[in-house]
Amino acid sequence: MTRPAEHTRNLIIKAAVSLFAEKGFERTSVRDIVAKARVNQAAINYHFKGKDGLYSEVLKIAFEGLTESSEVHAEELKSLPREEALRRFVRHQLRPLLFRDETSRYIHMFAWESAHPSKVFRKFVATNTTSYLSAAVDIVRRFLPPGAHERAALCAAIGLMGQCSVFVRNRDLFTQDPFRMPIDERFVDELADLITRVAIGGLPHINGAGV
Amino acid sequence: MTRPAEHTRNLIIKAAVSLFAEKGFERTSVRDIVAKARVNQAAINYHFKGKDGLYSEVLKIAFEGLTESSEVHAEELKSLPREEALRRFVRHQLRPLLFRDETSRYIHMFAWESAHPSKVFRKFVATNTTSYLSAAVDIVRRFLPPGAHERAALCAAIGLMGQCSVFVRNRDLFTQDPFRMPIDERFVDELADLITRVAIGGLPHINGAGV
DNA sequence: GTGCAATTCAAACGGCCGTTTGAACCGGAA
DNA sequence: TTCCGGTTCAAACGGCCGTTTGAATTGCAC
Repeated sequence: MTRPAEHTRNLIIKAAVSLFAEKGFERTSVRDIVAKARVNQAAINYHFKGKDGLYSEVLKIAFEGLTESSEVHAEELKSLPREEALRRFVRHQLRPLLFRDETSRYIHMFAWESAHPSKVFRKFVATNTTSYLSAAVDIVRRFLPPGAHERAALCAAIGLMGQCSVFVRNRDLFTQDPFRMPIDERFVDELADLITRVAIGGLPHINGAGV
Repeated sequence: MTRPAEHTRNLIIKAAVSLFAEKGFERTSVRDIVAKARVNQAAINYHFKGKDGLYSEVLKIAFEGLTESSEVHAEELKSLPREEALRRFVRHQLRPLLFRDETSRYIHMFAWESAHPSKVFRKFVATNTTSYLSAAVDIVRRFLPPGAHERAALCAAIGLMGQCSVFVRNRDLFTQDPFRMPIDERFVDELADLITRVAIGGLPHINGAGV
């Protein structure tokens, strides 16, 4: 693979990450992507074997980018007090509310997937043994009573992620009329505090017998 | 408006509710609807002035059907102990996991909207002063400390709805391979119990100063 | 410079989408 | 029976979608 080819690949991936994060996979067209990347229409099929192939590649990059992120590195979180670990994790999930950097885009993409997983994403999680939910499950479990079922930890983790992603996905909606939330740094801090406090106060009371 | 015309209208609405609940608004085509309703392609535009008009009508029906529902009538919930009211509300939001009746379809439709609100829905909530979140806010507020900000109640309610809707939307996904949750009556009872316990234990610890 | 493979490009393809068209059909009033 | 507004119908429209095509261009080995 020569240099100019990689250049085009990178242009496409960069534009795709931006658009997939902003609108989700289904609502992003290949024409949107090639226009933003300033490349030819056929380039996506040539380099990635189609829109699905591109998204698969982007998901891989996003997953690696997030798991290798220093901010919520799994090992680092384990060494922290569980309350602090949870707070950092929630704050990290809410990051796209404030910043538009690459990490935020990756999180935003997964927030779309948590709303309605695409076929490509489902195949992706089926392939990768390490679920993108693992970090949430690990943190949640530290708050559950000893006898809690593994499935209870999974459900609680899904609920925790769901609470964060609904704000990330609908950010613009919540700034508008019926809600009028001023989404600035102070607000996000307090929102993260709210979600964290509910989890800290509530998770220990889960009845571990079933679920 | 004559009889046969109303007959066609009702066929369309019934089919539309079923499909909008199953797949959401965007992923449901007018060809899907007219095929299920066994009416002509142009009938939707004739009777409802287009797909958006039909959805607007369906949203109105769903909203009225839910607010008038005896199971979570706002007044009834207020007369119950707050823990019992919350448990019933959560159980109600999870109803589509078990039953495929009309009420479940309405809830499922709003679960799709909570993932990514359509233009029609945003106009709908802007018009109706009584938000579909009101019930959740009312219940959540009973658990918050006295000084809690109104916006904190709204955020907590959004989080509560988000936890329920993520399971409703992705029901089929969670039954499959990486998760393998057996979604039967017992599971839903325990899931509702989990969500309820977390809320009961956590909501009182929200810091009301901000958010 | 020549040859060849990799890459880019404009154009078109087939398919699904929501909507429109204009004729056909229907039932009840005149 | 004639007429006419309300309703149904098959067909087509224009638009966006992901993908394919085949020729033109590029960059490197020889």
